[in-house]
Amino acid sequence: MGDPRWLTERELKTWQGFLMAGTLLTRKVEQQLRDDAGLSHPQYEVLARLSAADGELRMTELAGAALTSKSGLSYQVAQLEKAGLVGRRSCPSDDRGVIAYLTDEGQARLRAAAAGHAELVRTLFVDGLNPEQFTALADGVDALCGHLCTGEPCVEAG
Amino acid sequence: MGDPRWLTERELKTWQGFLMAGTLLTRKVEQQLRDDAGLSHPQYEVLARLSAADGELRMTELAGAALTSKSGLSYQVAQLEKAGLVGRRSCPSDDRGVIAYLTDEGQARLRAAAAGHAELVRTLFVDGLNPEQFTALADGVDALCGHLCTGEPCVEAG
DNA sequence: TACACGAAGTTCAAATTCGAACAATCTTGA
DNA sequence: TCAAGATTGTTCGAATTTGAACTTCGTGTA
Repeated sequence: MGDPRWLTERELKTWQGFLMAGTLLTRKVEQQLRDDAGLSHPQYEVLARLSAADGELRMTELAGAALTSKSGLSYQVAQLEKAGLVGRRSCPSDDRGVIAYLTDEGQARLRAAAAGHAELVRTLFVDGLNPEQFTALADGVDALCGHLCTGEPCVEAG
Repeated sequence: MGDPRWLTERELKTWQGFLMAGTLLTRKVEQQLRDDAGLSHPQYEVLARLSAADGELRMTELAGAALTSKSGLSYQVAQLEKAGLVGRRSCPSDDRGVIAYLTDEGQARLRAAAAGHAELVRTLFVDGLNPEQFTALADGVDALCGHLCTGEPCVEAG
């Protein structure tokens, strides 16, 4: 190994700020979804991804799109199934596969939660930054995702 | 309530990218610290904050500076104490208080982990962005932290 | 067909997180 | 001095996450 490439003060500050912003944001989002709709953030994500995929998705696709491991997804889908928001059926083209689908109740719950969630994300994440700042953040995040997803099984391929 | 202020496609994409980048980054950092130094990321943060504060800090300050609740900090400090990396003593000026301090072994472990950690953060978070992109991200994160910390008990006051 | 290999989901134990409740202590104001 | 209220840190139970082991099934090859 060569000399360690230490972070400059500014790089460190940005890194810590990035982590802190993520922590604060997810904490508030979590709290609001819980209070407002009785959902955790991972659960909301599952419902939202299913909805975006016309109501159904295979478990693996759902896990890949989301922020959890396979076992974590099994757990969350089981919780959502208990709550009647999601159902499971086997995949016709692959007997190993399981398709999770949004129930009517799940759609209703998602609809009920979505406006408040969007409002909060806007308040926390978009407002308070002027357009140039938001653009700056968006560009940086884009570049970061591109960098991180290189050679990674990333969210989507299209 | 007025009309819901939905997120534009670009705002949503940026939000999801922000979350995803955070997830991927912390996952890789976690893994590297675990493999390289036998520390979780929260544990590394505790050691680093103590070191930055000349080796000791009260529990509440540590919890405020870090990313966990009070009870979470108690748990992690207990783990670090079992491992011999951190000690506890009571605060002379306040009998309720507990001061956590870095042991020699804790300092050594932190030193051993720091270079690899810095290297990884640089690789994942700094490299792969050109200077303009990094500046853009840094500015956005700064603005975001300023926005989130307004009226919040934030990391520091100085 | 039969076999080996990989992939899909689930289940399990262990670790971690959070909030609420608690005991101890400090602080303030009369 | 003393009581009321706030702070500090720990402990407890419940929920969640993760990786590993496991079962079931598809795929490719002889």
